[in-house]
Amino acid sequence: MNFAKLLPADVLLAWYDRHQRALPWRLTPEAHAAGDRADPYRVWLSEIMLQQTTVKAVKPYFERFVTLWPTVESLAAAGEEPVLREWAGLGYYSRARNLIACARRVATDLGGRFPQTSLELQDLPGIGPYTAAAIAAIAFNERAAVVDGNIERVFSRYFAISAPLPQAKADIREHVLAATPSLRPGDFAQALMDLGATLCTPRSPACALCPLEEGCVARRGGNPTAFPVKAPRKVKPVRRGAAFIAERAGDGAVLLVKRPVKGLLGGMSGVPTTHWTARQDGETGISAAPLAGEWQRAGTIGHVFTHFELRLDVFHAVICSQTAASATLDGWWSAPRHLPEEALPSVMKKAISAALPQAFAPAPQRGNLA
DNA sequence: GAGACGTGGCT
DNA sequence: TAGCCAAGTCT
Repeated sequence: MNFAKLLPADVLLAWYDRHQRALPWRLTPEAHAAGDRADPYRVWLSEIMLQQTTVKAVKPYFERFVTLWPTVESLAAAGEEPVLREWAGLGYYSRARNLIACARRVATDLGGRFPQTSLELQDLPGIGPYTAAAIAAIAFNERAAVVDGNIERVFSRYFAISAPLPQAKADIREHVLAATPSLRPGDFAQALMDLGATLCTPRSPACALCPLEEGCVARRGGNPTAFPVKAPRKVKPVRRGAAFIAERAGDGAVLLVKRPVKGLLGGMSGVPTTHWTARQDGETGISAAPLAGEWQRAGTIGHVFTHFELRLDVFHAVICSQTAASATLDGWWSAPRHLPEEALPSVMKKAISAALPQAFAPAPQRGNLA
């Protein structure tokens, strides 16, 4: 493809040298100047965590992971459970399972070294076109076309691309490849992402501060927020279900089960629930309770997933230790002080909290509460 | 290609 | 507030 115009990498890189964000997975400018190279493990880990996830949400998780598992070998040697527990709350849990699979493949099959090309990286579990290009560019200096949501937005505005996403992806990718410099491809990608995150934002872009303002076609046209054009999104269906908080008499332990590896919240822990279906009737679902007991309604929680909205009726029962001990269970009883450490997705914590408000209450502060 | 797949923050 | 949105991947 032949482009009459390129997005100017030199201008963007000059801006990046002044305004880049300091991020835990990023080399400091001083370290970079001293000749340090980015650690492929940290680049990979951060890129997996950042898939569809905000920088703010990722930061504490990233810090915790690199503290617990500073190398790909240490992560590969970790059990699945501790990794899922640490991932709990970050969402998109298949990422955590792929993370483990990828670490083990790198540690065992590849001698602990990540492949250095985007082509090979993309063969690893959890690494798609974006992540492969990002790792190759940032860690291995490959002139790879890195295209994420930020970069799609920046380019669709800069060139006023009127075709809607995702159809425009191929066109955008060509523009990105053409503009990517051989010298600092990783910095170029990160500069675009910083620009998209801080100036060329979805809602109210700060065009007056943008280093690319001069050549930006959308800016010239006066309506940068008209780009990127996207297909209208579909309405979220509502599903309903019931969740059962079984509390063991005596110690207050809660019955947990491990969810099937495939599907929603796959491989994570949770309380027993009915299936989540589209049924709208007032049926309680108590008949699906995992144990005999005096089940009481503890409320209804709402939770919004990417593709549906859930309304979950929460039931609570105190189970006498006799029943708790004798019943056939495929789960386990988790004592109150262990509950916060379980691999519980947010929706499960929300359900448990509806019945047991103190379950995940923040640790009491020292000193007096006003 | 389109749908499944989480969560929390921001406007 | 109710959407909209975030450094996507897998099937």
